[in-house]
Amino acid sequence: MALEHAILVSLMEKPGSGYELARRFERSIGYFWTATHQQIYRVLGRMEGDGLLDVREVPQQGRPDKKEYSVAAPGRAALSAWLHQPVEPESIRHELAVKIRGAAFDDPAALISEVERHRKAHSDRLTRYLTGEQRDFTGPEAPRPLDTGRELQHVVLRGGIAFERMTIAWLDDVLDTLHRLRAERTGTT
Amino acid sequence: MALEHAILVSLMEKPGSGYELARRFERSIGYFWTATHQQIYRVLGRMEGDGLLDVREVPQQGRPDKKEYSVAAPGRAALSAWLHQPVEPESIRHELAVKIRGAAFDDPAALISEVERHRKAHSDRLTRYLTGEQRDFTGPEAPRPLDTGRELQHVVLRGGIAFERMTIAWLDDVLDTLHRLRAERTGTT
DNA sequence: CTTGTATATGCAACTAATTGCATATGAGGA
DNA sequence: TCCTCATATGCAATTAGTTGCATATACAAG
Repeated sequence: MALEHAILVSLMEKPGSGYELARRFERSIGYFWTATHQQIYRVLGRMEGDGLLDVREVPQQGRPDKKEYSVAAPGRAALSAWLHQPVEPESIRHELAVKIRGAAFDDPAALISEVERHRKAHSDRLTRYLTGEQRDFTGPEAPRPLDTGRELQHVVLRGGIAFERMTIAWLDDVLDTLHRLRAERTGTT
Repeated sequence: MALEHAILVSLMEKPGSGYELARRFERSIGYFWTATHQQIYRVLGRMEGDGLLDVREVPQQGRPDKKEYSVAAPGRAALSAWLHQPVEPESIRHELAVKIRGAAFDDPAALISEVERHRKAHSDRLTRYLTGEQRDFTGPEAPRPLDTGRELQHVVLRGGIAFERMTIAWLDDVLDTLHRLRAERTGTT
């Protein structure tokens, strides 16, 4: 299961609670893997039971106590084993693309606002990524030589940025196409 | 469930058997949605039971008979309803990206061959897409005006092409980064 | 006449993920 | 006092998806 490995990587970078992990899955880890808090708590429980993780109860002031998880030795071994074994190049699943092809059997122009909504969501995400890159990887915060972890985090973030830029450009192509089809249709009826 | 909708779209474009659908999910529909034949047969059975699809036994020569599915009126209604309701902009799940960040806790250079393997898979897929585009959307095969279905299929294919090109460029960035980190490391130890 | 390949369909068991609740602490504001 | 928000954790039910296996037709190659 890939969620296990994503959790191992995140906890190797920094120990944290289920709640904190859930927030990371909305931010940096979320560039390439998503999970809800329910799923995270369940998997954390199983991983702890399997001895992959250590837990520590951490009392807090002004907020409920938390359980801080960190990677135990067997967890590090499991991560290493996974890193050395190949994974299949994955195909994407993109529901909006299914809709676009399906629009041929309905009113394609009705899809315009939906595509615009998606474009805005991706544009917002791009802005967030670029802000994060500016903050964490430029100027005095730029990774020093040999800071492998930071360099690898940066190249993954660049992947997220490239993905969002590509998606925005494609959605513009989709919008042009939908507008053109609408013009052709109204021009001939 | 999105697989249901992908099946509806595919069968609206052209009726077919479970086997044929499975092959389409390795090809054109596979640009944006994947499914195994087991899953497809199960969902086809359920959809038929729900009255969304019609079946027809088709005897064949030289090969086993097949069941040809086509979209029934309630299926067209279900597709239309789905098209008119918003879907959430999705986040990607990219296992290789998890590995790249995880490589910080192992030997990053060991990942080079894995990344190269992925690069080749994406490069092969790009070639297939471009060949298909050449075959189906240029010259005498170019969609005539008002051929909405073909135009929308093409814009989705362009999305697949853009995705593969972006991914290849990013994997080159990853490879550069891994080579640079290896050089830094050997240069200082 | 056996083996392999392509076509064709499916069940069973399991794992992963989503959806809908449910609960509790403590701060700040109406 | 009550309401909301952010923090914090979780169960139960359901749906979706994967993996392993099983079966059958028919042609072609050896």
